[in-house]
Amino acid sequence: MEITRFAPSPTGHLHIGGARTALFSFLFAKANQGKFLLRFEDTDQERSKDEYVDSILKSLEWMKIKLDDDPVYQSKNIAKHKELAIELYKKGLAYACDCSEEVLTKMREEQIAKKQKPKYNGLNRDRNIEFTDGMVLRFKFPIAGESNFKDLILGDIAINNKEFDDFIILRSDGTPTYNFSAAVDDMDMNITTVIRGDDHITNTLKQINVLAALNAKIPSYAHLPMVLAESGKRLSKRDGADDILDYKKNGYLSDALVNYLVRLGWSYGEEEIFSLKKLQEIFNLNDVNSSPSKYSQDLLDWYNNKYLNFLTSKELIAKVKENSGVDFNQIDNGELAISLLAKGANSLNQIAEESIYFFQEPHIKFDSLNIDANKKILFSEFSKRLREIDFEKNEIERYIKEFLHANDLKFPELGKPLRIILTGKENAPSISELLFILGKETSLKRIEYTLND
RNA sequence: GUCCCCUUCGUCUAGCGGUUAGGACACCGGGUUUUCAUCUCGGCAACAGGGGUUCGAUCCCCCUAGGGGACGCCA
Repeated sequence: MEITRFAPSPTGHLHIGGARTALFSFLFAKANQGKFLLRFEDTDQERSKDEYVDSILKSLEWMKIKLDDDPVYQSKNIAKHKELAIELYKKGLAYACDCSEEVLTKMREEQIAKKQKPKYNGLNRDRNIEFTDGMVLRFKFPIAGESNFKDLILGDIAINNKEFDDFIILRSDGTPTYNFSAAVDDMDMNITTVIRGDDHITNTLKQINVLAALNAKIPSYAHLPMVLAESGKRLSKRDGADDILDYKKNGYLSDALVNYLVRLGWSYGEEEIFSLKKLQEIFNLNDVNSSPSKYSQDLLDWYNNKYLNFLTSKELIAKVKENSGVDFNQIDNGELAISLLAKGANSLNQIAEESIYFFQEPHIKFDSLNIDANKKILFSEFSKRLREIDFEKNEIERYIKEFLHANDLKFPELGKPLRIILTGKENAPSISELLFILGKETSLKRIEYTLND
């Protein structure tokens, strides 16, 4: 059975890149009837925060990415990892090193000055120093040959072993380092396929060697090309690396975000719309593109608009209320009103913002309309007879046409100012729809307010 | 600097040796809506460059260029 995992370090919120990694990992597991697990790599005591653990958990939950088991907290395995590191040392697969930070820094500076790749030079590799507290343990990385693996997305990847150094697996404070812990935990969790960003490629080669030293089964690996910011640069706080929960707050639908995210790198013929359910059936790593992609706000907005309009009016009302507190149930014809606004909206918030005139009197003064004062008579004539008609959509429309004709008016002459009177805006649904939704009483009240000004 | 990955319209992508190089977003026009949006019809727009291999290269190989990434007692 396939077992995948998402292994974020809780040193920040979940952002677009991480969310996509989690999604692909989840979908791959589900499409193979496997399990999806979560592991918090929280061994950096300084930077790991409970608050981020919470927000990552909430983000995944919002995206409907379900875990098949409780999350694993790597910090709880520290003692075990240390034990294993020492075991490697006892077997001669790791060695003790007492190089001070100064020595290391100097070594690195000299290498950089000589335009070489900075790495530990193996000074203590064969000295058989006895390991005591305060020393680090380094992994004896194979010197000859190359390390390689077959990436599920990128294909064969091989790097000459001389590119690597004997990296530290146990710090001088006795805690294990990332490349050791991650490998051990993947082994312990029986991970079959590791799916992560391609910035981990060199880590993968390191971890494969650790796993080999541990006599463990090597999982399959799939490295996802990065998601770049719209600028083409790395995703940063400034562009794109927002907290996923901000998308929720800003009125995005998780289904839309998921659909957008999955299309960042993955495709399925010429289809663009996928439900999470469908994705769990058809997702395949073979269909993942090997080149990096850029975040596009436009595309995300397009998806959100689509998904907004997949919802029924009742669902929309509930979502808008939950999101911004605006309750379309409080107005007459709320369902009609919200479905009209949703057509052009990119987010729940936009619907709420756009809707104020359904909830508040716009209080438009006649002078602000910038039209001839003698038009007042026309508008009062219009409202006088509006009072008498049957307030039903076809009837309203019929009446407007008739009125225009009788007064030899073009629509904009009436429509433009009227729309402002009714909504305070130049752009809004059609006049007849507005009148209908607002109802006779409110419509007349607004017109009269302006005329009596 | 060394090593690794990547390169099809502006963007997301299809393509898997022979295609008028397809779709979507964005953009630009027409129609509908006598507003905006929606809807609808149409348009613009790409194989980074150079060498091979081949009867034939977007597709396979090499080089160059460009972009991204990795080189911590962070993860």
